[in-house]
Amino acid sequence: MSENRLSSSEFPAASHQDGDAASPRRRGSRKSAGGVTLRDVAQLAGVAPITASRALNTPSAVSPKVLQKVREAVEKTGYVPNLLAGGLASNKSRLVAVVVPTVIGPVFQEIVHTLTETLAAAGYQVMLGQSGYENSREDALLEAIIGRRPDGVVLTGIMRSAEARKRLLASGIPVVETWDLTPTPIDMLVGFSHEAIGREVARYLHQRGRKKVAVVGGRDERSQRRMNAFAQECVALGMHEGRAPLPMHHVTAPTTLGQGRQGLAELLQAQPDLDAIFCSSDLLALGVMIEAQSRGIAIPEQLAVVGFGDLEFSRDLQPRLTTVRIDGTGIGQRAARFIIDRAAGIEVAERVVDVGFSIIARDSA
Amino acid sequence: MSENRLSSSEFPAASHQDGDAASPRRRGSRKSAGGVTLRDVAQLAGVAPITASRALNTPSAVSPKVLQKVREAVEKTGYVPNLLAGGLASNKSRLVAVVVPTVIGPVFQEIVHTLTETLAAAGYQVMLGQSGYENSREDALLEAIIGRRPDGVVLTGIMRSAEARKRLLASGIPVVETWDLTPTPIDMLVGFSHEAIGREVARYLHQRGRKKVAVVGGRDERSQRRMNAFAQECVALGMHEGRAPLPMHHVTAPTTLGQGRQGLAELLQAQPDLDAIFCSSDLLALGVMIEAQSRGIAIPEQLAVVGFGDLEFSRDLQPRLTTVRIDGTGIGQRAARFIIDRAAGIEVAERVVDVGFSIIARDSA
DNA sequence: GTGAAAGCGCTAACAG
DNA sequence: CTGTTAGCGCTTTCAC
Repeated sequence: MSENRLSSSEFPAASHQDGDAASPRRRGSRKSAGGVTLRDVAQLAGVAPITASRALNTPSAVSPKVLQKVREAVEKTGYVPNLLAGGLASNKSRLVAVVVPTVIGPVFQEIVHTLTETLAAAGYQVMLGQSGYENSREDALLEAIIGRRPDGVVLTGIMRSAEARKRLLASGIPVVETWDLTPTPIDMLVGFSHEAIGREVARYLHQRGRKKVAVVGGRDERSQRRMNAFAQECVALGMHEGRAPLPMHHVTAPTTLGQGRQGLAELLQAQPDLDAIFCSSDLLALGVMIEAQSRGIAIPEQLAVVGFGDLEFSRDLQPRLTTVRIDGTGIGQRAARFIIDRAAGIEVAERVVDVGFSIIARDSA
Repeated sequence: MSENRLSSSEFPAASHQDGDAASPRRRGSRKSAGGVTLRDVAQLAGVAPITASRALNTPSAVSPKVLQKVREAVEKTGYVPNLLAGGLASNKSRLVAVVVPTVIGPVFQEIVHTLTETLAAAGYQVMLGQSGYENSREDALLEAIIGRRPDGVVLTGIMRSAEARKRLLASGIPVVETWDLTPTPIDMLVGFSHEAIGREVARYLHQRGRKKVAVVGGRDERSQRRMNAFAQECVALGMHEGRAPLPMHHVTAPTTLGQGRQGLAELLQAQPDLDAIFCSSDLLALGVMIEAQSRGIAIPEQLAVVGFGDLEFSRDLQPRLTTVRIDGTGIGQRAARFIIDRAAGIEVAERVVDVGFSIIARDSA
């Protein structure tokens, strides 16, 4: 059994003179990477490594004199702490894994951006992972994440497999799920109800007297849930005969403007007298608007259009797009706070937060 | 929190009994993080830790029998290697830092996406950093990056300060700069010439008989360089009298559709007879198109519009947008390859690659 | 093919 | 406030 303890005779006591023992290389052992280490800084400052460490991490715990000497040594040597080593020793990696289906497309940008910024300000780095819209790569991704021992994981609209969820939970890493209100959160949750959105949009259109509604939506699960709730509520409100299903055009995520154009074209073919369309993204909505325009269909007079996401451009379209706004920044900030607090040992009271949504009523509906 | 560490008594020593010396905890020293370690796996498999390590990292270097036993032990314990520890010992972090001005906005999505995917496939994780469009936060970001000892850094359109560049170079980390062809690359470079784009677009419009051109562009440096080269070439081609400066509307990055609308409005006020506009992003171009439309200006008949970026939606606009295409995927792949090769000890022959660009001629110009 | 020893660079724990 | 000691969990080196 390897007892890899170092006999003290190999370590000349650091306090008294040690002649050429200052050389960090003993015997013919290991090649050092060549960088400046804390040891070098400490030596230059004339203190023990741990003191130099304290000067850098808890300046208030050392004397001003030592603090200054260490800082000078850092300056002189260009020392940059090795966070890998620090993380290993302290069991805090200061790394947070952020997983999104994809960074392509505008949907998750706001969350990724906010997390990166907020966490960076608190001394954390973001490790980005893309899960894709299929579940196949989740396992490999999870392994890569857990292997880094992050101080937290933020999951956005993903991690379906029960196996993966169990593993994450077992790892003991704080997990924040976002972008949905799942019934059985792994750990913490910041999201909103896709069903509520579908219902609310149906009521919105109903109030405005629309009678012939249809949907263009992504095939991903969350989009489906919005769409189905929307359809159900439409039936409940008498906007649609329960017999035939509500006209729906399904597209593959991530959604595109082109899909929106095509969607309207196909829906119109089946049902030329549509007077309202709910799209599962603003990009789809823009496509619908452009297609309508090129066919001489007036928006909102003849056709009402509602999007989802409230992208930056939506307010500047002609007509301005009515859409559903999700506060991605707010979600990102709360998720970051959850993890930061947890790392600081603060137990969060509210582990599930519904950030809600709002329908931004503009001109298109 | 479940302390799911397996005490050695739960793992019968497979080789020979070694009393309580097998206990990894000596004295009242350090608390272990609670995870399964390689040591646990090795013990369960009845081999030395180093052998278990080899079974996982270089399976071909151990006997099939050992390989199987180790794999079973991994399975049974749910062991996930601690990459922090591995990185510290091997001096390879398998981490690549990717720095972009911001992930908000469509410009850098393709690069971030491709890098994340390509590097993940090769066993690397992406650490995301946002530098903003000002240079102020570069230092802190750099410190955070170098501290992780990444195996590579990909810089996209940033790192202006000479100080920061020097520090990166001194750190010895392979660096790939992208999105530009700087005269003095830090290390490796995959980019294109913003000046060449400006000139080429000017010629394109000249060939199509445009005479009164203007520009809507971001204030960031790269955009400026495109715009200035464009203006210069316009003068050279006689499209603009050298006396007055070319009409330019400057906007703050990241660019938006709204800025495009406003840009056209203001340019038109000063120069009502414009017949062509070069925008520094497709989003700006879309704004220009929408504004033109709402004013009854026909595109391309009365006004030609050229964008930059060839966003996914541009081909589906009405009229379809003529724009400049940059192969973000190609850039990402090359950048990833540079770093992977370098980590493998392969010296790359071509350290500077010009990926060029192409003008996608569609209907708007 | 396998293993013992010796750290990678840092911090927690416990003294003084 | 400062230092000593003992590792964090892994891999490199060198020996068998």
